[in-house]
Amino acid sequence: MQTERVTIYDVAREAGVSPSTVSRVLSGRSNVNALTRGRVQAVIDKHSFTPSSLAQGLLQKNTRTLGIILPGVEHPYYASMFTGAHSEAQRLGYALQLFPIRPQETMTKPFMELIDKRRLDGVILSGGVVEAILNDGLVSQLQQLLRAIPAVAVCPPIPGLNCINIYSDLTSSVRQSLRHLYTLGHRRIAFLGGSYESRSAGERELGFIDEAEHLGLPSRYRNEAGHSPQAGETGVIKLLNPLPKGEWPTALLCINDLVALGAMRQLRRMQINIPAEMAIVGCDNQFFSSYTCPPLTTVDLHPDEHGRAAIQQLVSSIGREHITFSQLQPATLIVRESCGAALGFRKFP
Amino acid sequence: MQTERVTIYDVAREAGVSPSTVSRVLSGRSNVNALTRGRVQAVIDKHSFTPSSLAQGLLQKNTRTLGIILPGVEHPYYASMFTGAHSEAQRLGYALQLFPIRPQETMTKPFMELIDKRRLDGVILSGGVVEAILNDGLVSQLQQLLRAIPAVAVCPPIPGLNCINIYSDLTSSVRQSLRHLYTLGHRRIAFLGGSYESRSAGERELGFIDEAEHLGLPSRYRNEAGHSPQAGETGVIKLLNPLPKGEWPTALLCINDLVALGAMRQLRRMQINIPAEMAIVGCDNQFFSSYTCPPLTTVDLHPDEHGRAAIQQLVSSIGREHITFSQLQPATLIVRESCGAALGFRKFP
DNA sequence: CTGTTAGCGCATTCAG
DNA sequence: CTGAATGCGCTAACAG
Repeated sequence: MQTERVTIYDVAREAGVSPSTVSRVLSGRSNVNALTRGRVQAVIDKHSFTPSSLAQGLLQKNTRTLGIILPGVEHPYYASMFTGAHSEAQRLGYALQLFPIRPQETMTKPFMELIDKRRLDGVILSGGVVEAILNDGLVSQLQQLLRAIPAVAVCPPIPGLNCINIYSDLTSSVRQSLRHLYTLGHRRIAFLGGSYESRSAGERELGFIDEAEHLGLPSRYRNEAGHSPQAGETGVIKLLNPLPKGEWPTALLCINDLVALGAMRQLRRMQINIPAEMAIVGCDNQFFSSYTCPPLTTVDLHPDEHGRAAIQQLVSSIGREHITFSQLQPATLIVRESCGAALGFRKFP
Repeated sequence: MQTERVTIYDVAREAGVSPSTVSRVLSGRSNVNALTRGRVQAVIDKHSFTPSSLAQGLLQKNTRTLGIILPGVEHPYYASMFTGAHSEAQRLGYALQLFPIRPQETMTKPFMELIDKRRLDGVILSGGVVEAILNDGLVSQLQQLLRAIPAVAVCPPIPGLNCINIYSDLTSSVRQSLRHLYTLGHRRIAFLGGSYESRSAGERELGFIDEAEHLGLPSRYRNEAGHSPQAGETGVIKLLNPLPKGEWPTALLCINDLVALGAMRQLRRMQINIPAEMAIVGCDNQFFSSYTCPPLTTVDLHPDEHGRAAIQQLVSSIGREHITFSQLQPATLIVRESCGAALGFRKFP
């Protein structure tokens, strides 16, 4: 099968010109006699001929294909980022190839080989890979890869890894959430979710501690439960159970909407009213978060913008010399009902 | 930048052999003297040399890259399908390239060009493209593409488009949901969501009507509201408002979990208790559906399996002559709390 | 077992 | 303005 492809030679012969002329017509970069061009174009159209990007790439040493290394697209956060990156890449005439990698995988090597083999023009790194680096000391290996191929990391800068970094202002995200709760009268606020291995989680938690102390609040209410709804459920239990009811936090700052979802379910089980008895704020503004009961106050990190920005930086760094800088992306607090903003300032015991 | 790539010639020279010997070592398909092999392998490892897939592809007329045309990966259903397809493709040594296309887009042509240009080895079609076909009469155009490239469509067979079809047994899905509700005593059941333009929606709706009549139930409670949570909200209003309360349906069969989510929110606003006063069943078993209040009874269509199966069929059809058949994938009802199964059979007025 | 030759499809010199 | 020649990196024939 695979019907024989029409080549530039076939077109040339049929149009009675040389292959180079056809090439010129295709690229439009050189002058061609109008009549000749018309004849050639007609043949091109007739067969709807498209030059093989393989042959082109072989010659021009590029593939017009970019890679993006992610934990996958099932998590809506990464799906958004991928979508943003993909549409921007497409707009700039590049294809985008996904390389999913699970956090526990140490398989950086095979991926690097693949990237090398497929001769990608550039790579975006985010999530799992970047987390994995710290665990496995692969920094130097990756740094080596970066010498051969332009890369943009969508994460905070990593010591020893010099590349362009684009990342959310997670500190600001936490700060905004915390202040929002503070303004509503909350003085015992807990941080729920994350894990010690996770860089991004760590940054949020640090931001939480920092800002809590800044506001004169206790920062001891914390539980690194994980990142899933289940983590939210167990986290609430672990957080509240050891405490006498009078010392319970009055608000939960969840590391993401998934954790918030689980936390809300557990609170419902425990007959604790949201937001009257417990305020909740999530993070990520996932599509379902406006449909929880009550609708969840959260923070939009704009992952699609990150993807877009990363591609832009990546593409503009192709063919140029290696540079390295950081770009901090803003986060937006989205107030809905889970914190009781409508109730205004309240005094908690 | 882009440090000069090591080529097979460089390796050959350094190892003191000919390029073809290096090639043989690389492919392992031919016998090479153990000593020579060792020497060559050492040089390969030293530079961690990987042959360019571009040059390989040019010669062998394949790219070991597959394409998948989808509405995008932000919808969890397609994210799952993509993930399943991707991991299976990877397992079989193929890369998978996503071509997102929005439903309203008539841009089949540019995509076909791209697919042609990039010389993909095969393509999977699903969602938007397939819907678009019916609207735009692009069947013949696509059919032509199929002559040049193997394809698998993840959707019910389309008249005039001969290819392998893999699709959910939506009729069975609706039937299972309906029977479940029937068994619980519901006799006035509404179908909520979908749209006239959508093939898959149509199939479900037809299945609903068919099975309702089969059970001796009225099939007139229907509202083609769309596929989003908002659609669920407005759909409920449009469905219930015109009816006197005594004639209200007692159960809502939603076209997907998103619509169910919206419907639940609207029912909550209307102070209608789920499941006591109104049962709800969704479809897709999205991750959030076990976290709604109450947890949503739904149907798992196993989109990841569809993706996997599609890739398998696609790969095994590469290089073989064009065949066309259909493969129906089973659907699984997942009973949770939104239909009141725990309440057992009840008699509704 | 190994080396030589040729060509995949194209764009880019360099001549004319 | 156009054509002929060359080579991108690799593998498959064909010799040796």
